[in-house]
Amino acid sequence: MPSPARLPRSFFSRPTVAVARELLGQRLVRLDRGRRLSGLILETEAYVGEDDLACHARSGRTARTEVMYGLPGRAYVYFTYGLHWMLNVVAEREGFPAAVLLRAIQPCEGLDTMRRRRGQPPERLTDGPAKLTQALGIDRDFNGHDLCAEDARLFIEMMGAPPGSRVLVDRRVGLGRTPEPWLSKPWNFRLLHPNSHELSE
DNA sequence: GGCCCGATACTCT
DNA sequence: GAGTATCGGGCCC
Repeated sequence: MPSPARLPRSFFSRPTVAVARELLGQRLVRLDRGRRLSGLILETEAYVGEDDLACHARSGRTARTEVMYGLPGRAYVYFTYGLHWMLNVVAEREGFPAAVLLRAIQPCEGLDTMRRRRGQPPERLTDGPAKLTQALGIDRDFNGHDLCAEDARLFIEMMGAPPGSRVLVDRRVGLGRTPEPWLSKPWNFRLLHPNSHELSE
C-alpha cells in the first residue's frame, strides 16, 4: 500500500488562516529511529505577521522569530513557560512572518512509544500543544526543520478530512492580555468527528 | 467535573 | 526583571 503524498511547499505558501484551516484532518508524521509516530491534526491556530499582537513576530525579526521569516513549510519550535516545546509550521511567503501552531492530534501510529514518553491514557496523550511535542519527541532540534525536504524526519501526509466531520472556529487560546482586535480573531480551528461528544464551549 | 497554583527557563523590555 | 501561544497535581465540589 503506497503511503499518501506529503504536503508540498505550495500548500504552506498561502494565507496562514487557510493553511491552518486545511491542516485539519491531515496526518502529522514523525520518523523516530525508523519508526513512524503519527496522528491526525485536530486543532490548529494561525499567527499572522508583525501586526498580529499575539504573534511572536510582533516585536520584529529576532533570533527566535527568524525562522518565521524564512521558507514556508519549515518547523518553528519554541520554548515556553519554562518547560514546554510548541510546534508550528511556517506559512505565507518568505519574508512575511507567519505560522500555524499545532495544538492537538489524534494518535494514529506509535501509541506505545507515545505512552512511554507521556505515561497517560490514550485520549490524554496528544490533546494539547505541549503534550503532542512530548509524545512525538519534538524539541529545539526541530526548529527550522524542513517538512518539505526529501529526507525530512517530520512531515505531513495529505489525508482529507473524515466524512461527516465538522470544523469549529473560535478565538485563539491562552493569549492573556493581548489587545483587541487580535484577542478575538477567529483563528483557532478544531475538527469535530461526526460521533464526537465534545460539549465544551 | 471544575478552579487554582507552582514549576521552570527563555525572550525581550 | 517581567511576562509567557502550558501542564499536571491538589483540592473542592
